[in-house]
Amino acid sequence: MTARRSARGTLAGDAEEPPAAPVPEQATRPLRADAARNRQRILEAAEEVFARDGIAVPIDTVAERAGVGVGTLYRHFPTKEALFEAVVLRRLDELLAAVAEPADDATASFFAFLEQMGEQVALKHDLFDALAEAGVDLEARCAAKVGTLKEEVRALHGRAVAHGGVRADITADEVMGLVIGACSHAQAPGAVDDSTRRMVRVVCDGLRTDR
Amino acid sequence: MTARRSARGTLAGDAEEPPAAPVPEQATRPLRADAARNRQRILEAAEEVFARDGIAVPIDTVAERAGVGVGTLYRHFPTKEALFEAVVLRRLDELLAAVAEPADDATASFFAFLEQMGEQVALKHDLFDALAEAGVDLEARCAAKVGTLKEEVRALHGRAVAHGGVRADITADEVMGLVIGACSHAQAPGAVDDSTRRMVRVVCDGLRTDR
DNA sequence: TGACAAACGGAACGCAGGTTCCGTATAGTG
DNA sequence: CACTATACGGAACCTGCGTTCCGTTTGTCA
Repeated sequence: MTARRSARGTLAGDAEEPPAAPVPEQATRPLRADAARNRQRILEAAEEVFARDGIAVPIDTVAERAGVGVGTLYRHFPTKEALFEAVVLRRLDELLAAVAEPADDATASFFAFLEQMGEQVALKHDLFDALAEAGVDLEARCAAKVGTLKEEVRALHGRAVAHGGVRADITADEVMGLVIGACSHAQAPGAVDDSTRRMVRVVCDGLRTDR
Repeated sequence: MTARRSARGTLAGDAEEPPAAPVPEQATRPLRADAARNRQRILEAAEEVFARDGIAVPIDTVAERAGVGVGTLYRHFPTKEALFEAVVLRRLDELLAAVAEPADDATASFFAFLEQMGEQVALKHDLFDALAEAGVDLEARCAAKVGTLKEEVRALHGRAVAHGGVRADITADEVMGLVIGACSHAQAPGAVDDSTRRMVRVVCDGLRTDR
């Protein structure tokens, strides 16, 4: 069940890898073996469960899925939001990586990214929640990263407009809102359904100047 | 702010038989004057409050706004959902009326309706919730009316496609989903913001064959 | 292997929100 | 004006869920 996650190879089970730990912490002593294992399991379970049900899912579901008690979960993540953040930050990083992917021209880059974003948002309900700000106020670090993403989209959009392929009478925020909105009804598990894909395509077509 | 997607009616109690009391109001004895007045106040308050906050708003908020106690509210409406239904059914009727409004041709009718729908959905968060099925299972009568609406949109869309102004490679459900999705981020109180209107316009443009 | 800090699990707590209960108030009537 | 069915208000109750607490288990190290 934890399959699709490994596609990125980004973390797997080694030491701390988030670029720069949250706080400039002084000499974190290494986790005990069982603790490290559980932490990993919790993260994997959270990724699955949050993707399927969004942030609304009860924390117990994550704990159960991970095969640990809630107490253990809270030992590793001080709040539900902290766990959510841990999951979503990674998702946002993946999206940000997609921004940089090369394409034929500015317009193509723009639409390629939007499609990618649609896929991810449709597939990961937590990402939807984070971007739609449906959950309460997301943690500062999350908000910051969302801000970065918005900035990138703004740039991407700006370039595509300059290139002449995309209408200018709309903001980058609105573009994101449209794509996210089109994914509102997406089913989470498994692959992205055709319906959602079609809806994103309509949005993209609405953004084109040519066509 | 508002929970939107995660909105979840709390239906406590059991999962008993649907009494299916299709009791067509038979000679209900007239309400006492104060009761009638309160019922009216509750409905008005609910319309306001649900429009602003969607179904996620606590029932106490409605009661307070109406200037009655919760007990009174429950005397008039057996559950929160029942009250919600009472409000939304009226909204749905208004939308259905808009379907019939005359326009130049099938294509124009279609887009005029979508715009109208966008306005209403953006303005009334309860309508959004009902159409996005964010709250759990909406009452049967609500679901039925939503079904009728979908049917009408299907017809409208079919005619517009036949008329040649609208692309055919999308279903009426998806069209509705797109408009609703575009309104996801709308602020409730006051008038529809330009941003939302722009987003709906992009969706409509994406649906056009010409342009 | 024994000792102990670290980690575990899950019962218990607190709060929020829907729903019920019941003592009190009042409209309507004779 | 008295009487009663109707209606009222809001405290109390119940459930779901996030979080905390604490007695028990276990990894690690000497």
